[in-house]
Amino acid sequence: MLKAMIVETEAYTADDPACHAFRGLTPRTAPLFGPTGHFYVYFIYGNHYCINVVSRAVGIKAGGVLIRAVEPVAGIEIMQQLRDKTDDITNGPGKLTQALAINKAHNGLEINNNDQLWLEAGPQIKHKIAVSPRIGISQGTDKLLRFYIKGNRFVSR
DNA sequence: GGGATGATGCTG
DNA sequence: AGCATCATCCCA
Repeated sequence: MLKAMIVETEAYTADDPACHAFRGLTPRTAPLFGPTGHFYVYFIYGNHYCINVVSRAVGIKAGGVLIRAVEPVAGIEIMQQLRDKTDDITNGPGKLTQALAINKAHNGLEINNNDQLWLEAGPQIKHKIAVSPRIGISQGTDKLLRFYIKGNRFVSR
């Protein structure tokens, strides 16, 4: 059983040019337009999977939250095997999906209605949540929509 | 059918 | 700083 705590996220909304849903509904982005509380997993750069939680405010037609980094909690050795290294195994969106064996098979699943991948409430966060521009995008770079636990060493660099 | 691009990560 | 690598999308 692999278990990890989310320590870094980014928000993407339908009116945001950096969001996959910005250019409208396509087969790939369909989950972003669907009901909230589902996973949106996509393949990028010919190598990596990234995972989002479909999540948006009332009245917003599509959007999600990208999970950018997690802190390993249980099954760390398995994660290291999946990553084929011991350090820096979950501090990035493509790294954490590899460490947690997340792939296209999880796309569209409900976040709490299957035995493959789900979310649980975490511990009370005692650290401050820091805010910054998002990483790796070419548009919408001015928006402060990246959130991470300040001081947590598993946050991406 | 072809070309451009990408919410990245590894190597040098 | 460069590049691997391919699914997806837009245009022709």
